[in-house]
Amino acid sequence: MNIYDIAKLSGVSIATVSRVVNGSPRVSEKTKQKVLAVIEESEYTPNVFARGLGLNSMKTIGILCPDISDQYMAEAVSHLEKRMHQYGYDCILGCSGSRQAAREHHTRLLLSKRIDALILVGSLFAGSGKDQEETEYLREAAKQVPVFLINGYVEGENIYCSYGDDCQGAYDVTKALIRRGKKRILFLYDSQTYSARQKLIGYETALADAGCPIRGELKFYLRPLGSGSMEESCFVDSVPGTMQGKIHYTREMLLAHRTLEFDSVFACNDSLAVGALKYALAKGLSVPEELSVAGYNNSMMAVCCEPELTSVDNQVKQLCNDAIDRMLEVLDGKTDVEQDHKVPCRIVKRCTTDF
Amino acid sequence: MNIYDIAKLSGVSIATVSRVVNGSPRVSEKTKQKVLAVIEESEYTPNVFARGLGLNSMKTIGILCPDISDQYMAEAVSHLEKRMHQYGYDCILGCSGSRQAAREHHTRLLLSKRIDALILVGSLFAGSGKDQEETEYLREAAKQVPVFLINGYVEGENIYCSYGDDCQGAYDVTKALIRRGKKRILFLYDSQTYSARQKLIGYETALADAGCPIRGELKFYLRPLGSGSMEESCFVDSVPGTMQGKIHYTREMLLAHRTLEFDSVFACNDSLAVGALKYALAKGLSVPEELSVAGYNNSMMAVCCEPELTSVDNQVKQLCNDAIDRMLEVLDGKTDVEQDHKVPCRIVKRCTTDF
DNA sequence: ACTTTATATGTAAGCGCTTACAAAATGAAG
DNA sequence: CTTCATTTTGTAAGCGCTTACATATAAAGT
Repeated sequence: MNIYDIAKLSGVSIATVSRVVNGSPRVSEKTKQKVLAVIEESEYTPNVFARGLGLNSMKTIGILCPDISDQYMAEAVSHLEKRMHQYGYDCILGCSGSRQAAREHHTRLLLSKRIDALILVGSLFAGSGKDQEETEYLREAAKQVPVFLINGYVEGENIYCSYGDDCQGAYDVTKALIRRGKKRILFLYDSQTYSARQKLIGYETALADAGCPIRGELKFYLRPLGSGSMEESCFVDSVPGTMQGKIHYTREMLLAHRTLEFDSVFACNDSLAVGALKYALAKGLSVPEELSVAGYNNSMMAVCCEPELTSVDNQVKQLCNDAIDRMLEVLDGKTDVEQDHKVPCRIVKRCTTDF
Repeated sequence: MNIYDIAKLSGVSIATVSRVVNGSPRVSEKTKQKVLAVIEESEYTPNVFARGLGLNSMKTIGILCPDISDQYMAEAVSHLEKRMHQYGYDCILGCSGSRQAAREHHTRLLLSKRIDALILVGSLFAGSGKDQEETEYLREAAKQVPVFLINGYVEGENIYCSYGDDCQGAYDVTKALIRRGKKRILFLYDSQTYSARQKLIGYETALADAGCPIRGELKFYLRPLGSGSMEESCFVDSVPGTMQGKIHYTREMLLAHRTLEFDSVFACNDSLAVGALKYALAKGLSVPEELSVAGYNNSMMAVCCEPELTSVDNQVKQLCNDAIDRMLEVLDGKTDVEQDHKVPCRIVKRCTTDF
């Protein structure tokens, strides 16, 4: 069933059918009803390709994220998909892993499908001098379609960012810990993303503001497990895989550093925090009395563990909503849309801290 | 930049360019290199629409799942996407929620984009007499593209299923519990899916085989929270939302039924199991001695909680791989592809059981 | 050198749709 | 009953690509 069949059946030209389908006002009510009836009856659906050829839009957006099996990103993608669907858009998903090359490749592929916009989820960009080249391809992509970052930050024409104020989140937690008399707060991190750097800044600022010394040995870096080889992990079958690994690895590393002293932990994500909790259990430390722990992202892990984890909520849903609102404006041809949007994070107090 | 430009720049016809792009063998090595060089230099990407018009394929598959923020499905989708990407396919994601109407709508939309195949993740189909109509639309969809179910089961032309043997998984766990002297095993479930029914069968068979009585009061149903209104949950902001709810709700319900006696729990998913763990904690029951608990899906929750949860691994990755292998065969035009594939589940022993 | 056969390239006809433009129908005004 | 303005419909030219078929070129056999 194509437009010609419909035209023939309803005794009009294909142009008229096309007008009806696209809701053009230049059709008489009578013919419109006639054509509509035929369409209904014959279950005709316009061919996207042909349509796309003409309009060059497919009402589809691309979503790119390093790993959809990560809770945080799943939450974001889930939300994005639902909302966009309400506006009649479909989403093509690309999980690029953390490798830059893979990400570029994915981006190119998505663009080749003529998506109307591109959303990147997750704090993609590592620190260090490589920032430059890592973001360059994004600017390139932004020449073709508007690009939206959820919890990432890149400046550029046609690039729009929504991100949680992780600096403030980390600041608040650190300050609260200090106020409860904690002297040695361990900063636990496993990546060098923009977001992680912001957290470090918040942490250090809080210490400085309180007149506490900033100790290098308390910045504890945990090499991300299996990172970079994420693409090959397809055939590995230990299911909670990386997550399980992260938690246990964190515990082991903390146990291994016997001389390191700390009375509290600020972890850049909940897996690390749960790892710290497991460490406390192994050492027989009471939580939160002997060791306070705070995580980040307020993921479901926070309510699974025991005691339940205090965590910072970075408000993904709001970030997504912001991005979408602005995307609709941009796709609508509106100019001077705000490019930069920061939303405050808030602490969700549970049982691993005494504030 | 279109195919004409490339043709002009490399001094050949568009047909030759097309052949190069599509890897046809009927091009001499020399011209191929020449064209490839031009393509590389000019960053040409074929227009999907035009291509689709000719081939009527977009090298894209549709993935439909009730909720991507659910760990199990996220794992599946993540894996599917990675693998399909290796074969040059992109994935359009649809999260339909659990409402039948929404699912149908999504399916229709995906089909209108001329996907090459449709994958449904998750045990979609509820029990009861509604099965019939609920699966009918799938058979309808299967007339247009091959349909693959991951952990779901529907018979029909052009429908291919891969599912874990949840009956056997439940049987094994139940048997192991019985063997450790457990007399009253609580069967905890929160949905009526095909998979849940299989688990119940496994549970009852194990009891029967061991000569234990099957007690109706030990089949404990927990109304799924917020189900059906999943679409509206977009604007709700309590982040671990449903998950947090599930866990606490389970604990509360168990606490509320003070007269119900049981010495062990078999939960149909890990959230319920963690809820049972929280219940044990609230009651001061030692785990696994006074209360043994086993979950299902071996999700990351299993390693977050304390003590760590024994859970059944339903082998999602393998299910996905099976589905994909068969999909590639089907798309390749192969006939008599196996439609039905069941893979055994295995117990991952941790600390909440003493077997 | 002259067929015969295999290989490489080009030509042109769609694929199903949109839309500018032309043509026809309708209606109002003279 | 014209005439002109207005509304409705049709015609046809693409959109960028694939591919059957025709043609040209090269390789091999005699």
